[in-house]
Amino acid sequence: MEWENQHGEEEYLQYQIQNGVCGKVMSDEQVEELKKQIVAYSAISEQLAELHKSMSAHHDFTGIRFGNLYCDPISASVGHKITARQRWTPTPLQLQILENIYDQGTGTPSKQKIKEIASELAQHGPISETNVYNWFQNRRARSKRKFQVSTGSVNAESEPDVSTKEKKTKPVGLDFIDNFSHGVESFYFQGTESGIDQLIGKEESSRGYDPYNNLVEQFGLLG
Amino acid sequence: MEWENQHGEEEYLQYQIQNGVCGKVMSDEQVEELKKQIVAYSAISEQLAELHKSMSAHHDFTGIRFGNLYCDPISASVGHKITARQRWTPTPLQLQILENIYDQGTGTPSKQKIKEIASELAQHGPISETNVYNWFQNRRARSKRKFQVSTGSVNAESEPDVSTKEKKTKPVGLDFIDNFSHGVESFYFQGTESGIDQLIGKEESSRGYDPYNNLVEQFGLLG
DNA sequence: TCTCTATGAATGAACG
DNA sequence: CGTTCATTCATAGAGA
Repeated sequence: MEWENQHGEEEYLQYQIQNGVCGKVMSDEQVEELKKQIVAYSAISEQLAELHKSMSAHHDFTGIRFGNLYCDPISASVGHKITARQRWTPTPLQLQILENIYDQGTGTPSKQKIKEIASELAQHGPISETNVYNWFQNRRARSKRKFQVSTGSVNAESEPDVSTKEKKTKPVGLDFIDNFSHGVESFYFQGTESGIDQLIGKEESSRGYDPYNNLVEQFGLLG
Repeated sequence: MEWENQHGEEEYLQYQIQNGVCGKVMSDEQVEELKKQIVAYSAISEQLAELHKSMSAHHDFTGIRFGNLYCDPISASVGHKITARQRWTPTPLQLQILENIYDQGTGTPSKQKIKEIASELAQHGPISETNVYNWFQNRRARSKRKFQVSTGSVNAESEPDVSTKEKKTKPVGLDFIDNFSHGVESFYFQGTESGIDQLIGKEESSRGYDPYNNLVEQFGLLG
């Protein structure tokens, strides 16, 4: 559904300042649309989770999966990535785990911690301790740089200055979400990735409590 | 998926009337949560899609019951991807200014400088500090590259600029990688950034998209 | 439309 | 640690 196309980005969300409070405004229509999409997503994810579950029951599919993705990247991944890769690239799962750990607020992972993390992530793909270390360094650094918006988001035009998000979101983003992510607060989209494992309740290390599980549960995905 | 139920729609979104406009206002907090939820699904679906793909590769599993559970929902909804991501494009004037500044030789514009530049350029069109920052980064990098190429070896393909690469490619490898790549080339799965379309082998989407940056796109997948 | 190219942006790694 | 570099991904725009 050409959601944005129909409504037009600019109409979709607007900043609304009132009594010093800034929020996003959505029309009923828009809200409705949003809800529909979320529900759709939820439903699908649920089904997929089901699928995964039943599969895992038969095999340890994860192994195959990664074996496939890893050893046979040509068929499994983007397809033009046959060439040697120079730098580490976290798999979604790895990323998710990293983010979870990061969000747990346990500052800088100690050397020991990094070792642990690395070995755990190794189950989901190639990785080294250095990679983990760097990741945390970068994550923190870039997370910090999120504040530099000097009330500059005044520019009118059709392109609202969405402010400087450190990562993922593009400043001139046109899409709904970009606008959603209010100028000041940048949101890291990767930071909130949830994984199949969580959904399915698979064994996972960085579990216990984490904000994302909550979200997932809110969706009722896990049932 | 009982998003509304869990939170209560009215609690989540509230009507706000102002200047005769009626809409629903979300607090930053709410928005943040919404985003997380969306992202969660996005990521989940992506991963599941990967799963599915590799599964398909090993048709051992294709027989189970996901022909219904899995394939249907995705393939059915995949067709609705919304492509909306847009990126900043400097206006001729902005470009001109940027080039001038760049030519003044002042290496890296400090953060302060960037702010100034940004606000100046903002007079000529939408722009953010990040845009400025990126521009300089790219400008420098590409300028350098060009220089290298023009002065480099005649043929650059067989073993392109070892000098440059040598130091860049160091720590990727690890036991894991070495085991797999046999030390030859550490080529490994990199497609983690792919979106569902790519993972599943969707090919009809008009253009590429930004799977991990554009929530809406992924979100829209299921719309 | 499809392809190709220039370039904005993301990010792992390195540097001071 | 904060910055900067190098490399890659994705896209807007030009050309066929």
